[in-house]
Amino acid sequence: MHIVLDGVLRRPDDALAIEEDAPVTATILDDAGRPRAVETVEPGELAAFVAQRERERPRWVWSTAADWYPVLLASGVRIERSHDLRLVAAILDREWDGADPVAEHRAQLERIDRAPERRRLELLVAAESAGALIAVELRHAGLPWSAEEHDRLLTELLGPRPATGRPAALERLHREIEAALDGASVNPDSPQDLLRALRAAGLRVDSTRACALKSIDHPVIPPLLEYRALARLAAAHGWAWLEAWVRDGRFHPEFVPAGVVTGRWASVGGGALQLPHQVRSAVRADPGWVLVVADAAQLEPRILAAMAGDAAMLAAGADGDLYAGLVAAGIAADRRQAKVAMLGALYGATTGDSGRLMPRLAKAYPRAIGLVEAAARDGERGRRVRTWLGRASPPAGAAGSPQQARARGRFTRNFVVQGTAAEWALCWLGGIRGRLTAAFPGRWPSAVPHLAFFLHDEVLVHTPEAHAERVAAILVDAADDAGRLLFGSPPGTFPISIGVARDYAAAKP
DNA sequence: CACGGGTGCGCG
DNA sequence: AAAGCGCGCACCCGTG
Repeated sequence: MHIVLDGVLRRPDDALAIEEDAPVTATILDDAGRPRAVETVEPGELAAFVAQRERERPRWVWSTAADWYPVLLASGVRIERSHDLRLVAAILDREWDGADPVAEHRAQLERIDRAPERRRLELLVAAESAGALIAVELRHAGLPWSAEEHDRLLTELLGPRPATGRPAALERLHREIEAALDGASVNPDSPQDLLRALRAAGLRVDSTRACALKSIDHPVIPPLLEYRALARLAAAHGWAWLEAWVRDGRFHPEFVPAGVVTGRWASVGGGALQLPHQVRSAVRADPGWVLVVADAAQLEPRILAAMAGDAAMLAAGADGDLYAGLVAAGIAADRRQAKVAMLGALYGATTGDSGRLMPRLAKAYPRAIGLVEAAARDGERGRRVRTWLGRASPPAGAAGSPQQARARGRFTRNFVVQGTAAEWALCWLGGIRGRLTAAFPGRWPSAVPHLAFFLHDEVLVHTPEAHAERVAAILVDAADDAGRLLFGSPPGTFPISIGVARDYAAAKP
C-alpha cells in the first residue's frame, strides 16, 4: 500500500506553522497504484494519522522527507518506508514543480517500470528514499557533543576565550611572524598582503598556501603555518561555532541527500562533513553509552573492482587491505605508493608519482582501469555517464577547449566510481537502520542504539555500552547486505573497520 | 552596506 | 599556466 501526502506543511521551527498550514490530503493507493480513498487530515492530527496508518506498513509518498518528516519526529512518530518524489524526480531527470504528487508518483513509477535496468533503478529509488529519512533522523537525534571538552581543547590550543579580539595564541604568533620579517607589519589573514610581505623579505613564492610554504626554509614559516592552523580552528570550529550549533549536548547539522552531483550527501550549517580531526574528541557518548564508529575500507577501489568484475583486483582486496594487496602483487613498492596510484587512477592523474604508475595498474587490472578510462572518454566527448544503479552525470555544456574536455573526462571518470560508492553507502545506511530498528525496539533515539553521524563511507552509532557488540555485528552484516544488493558479491567484499570508544577521536585512530 | 569572486583549507 | 575528483565555509577585497 502507498499513501500519498499532499498539502502545505511547514517545518516545526517555522513560527507561522499553525496559522498557515492547510489541511493535508492523504490519498490511499491499492497495490496496483489506483487511488482507493482520499482522506483530509488537519495538520494537528497528522502525526496521529501517520502513527495509526504506519501499523499497516505503507510506503509514504511525499514531496521530500525534509518537508514532512521533521514534524513527525518531533511528535515521536517514525516511519519505515517512503518514496521521495523530489529526489526521485532528480534521478529520473524529470522537472517537477511540486504540484499533484499523486500524478507525479504515477508517472515516476511508470518511468521506472519501463527502464531497461529496472531492478537497479528500483533499488536506487528505495535507497535514496531511505537515505532521505535517515538524513532527517540524523539531524533530529544529533551528534553527542561535549561543550566542556570542546572548550577545554580550544583553551589549550588558543588560550582562554577572549572577551573581544583574537585569542592570545594568535596575537603571540602574529608578533612572531612580524619579528621574523624584521618588524614589517603584515596581515596574516590576507593572502595578498602576506604575499607582498614574504616577497619583500626576499622569498620567491607565488602562493601562500600551506603546501607551498612548507618547503621554504625561513624563520617566518613555522609561526606562519601555526598561525594558519590555529586561526582556522578559531574561525571554523571555535567558541562561536559551539554556541551556534551545539544545543543540549548535541550537534544538529542538516544533511542534504544527493546534495552533491554524484549522489553523495552535502550538509548545510556547521560544516558537518568537514569536522576536523582536531575537535573530534569533543564528540562524546552520554554516560553509560559508547560510540561505535565504522568505515568502509578502501571503498572506492573496491567499488571499481566490483563494477568491472575485475577478478585480479577483487583478489588484491580479499585479505582486507587492498593497498597491501597491490604491494603483494608487485604493483607498488609500498602501501603509500599503492594508495597514490589507485587514487590517481580514480581521479585521472597524468603527472607525478600516480601518473607514472598508471601503466602498471592498467596492465595488472585491465578491466577496472578500462572502465574508468571508458568513462573518461565518454566525458571528453560530451556524453553522460551512469553509476551502477543508474544515476546520470549532469549534461555537458557546449563543447569547449581540449582542456575543458579533459577536465570533463576527469569528472565523468570519477563520477561513476564516487557515485556508485555513494549508492553502496546508501544501501549500507538503509540496512543499518532497518536492522537497528528490528533489533532494538524502544523509545528512539533516547533509549536505543541509533545512527548519529554519516560521512560518505563512515557511520557513527550512539549506543548503550551493553549493546556495542551487537551493533558492531549489525554494521558488518549491513555492509555484506549492501554488497549483495548491488553486485551479488559474497560477504567480505566490502570489509569495514570498527572502533568502539567513548569519543570519536579514540574510536577512530 | 550587500554581494560575489578569489583564496585557502577542512573533510571524504 | 595548469594542475588528480567531489564538497562547505570563513575571510579578504573589489564592485555597485
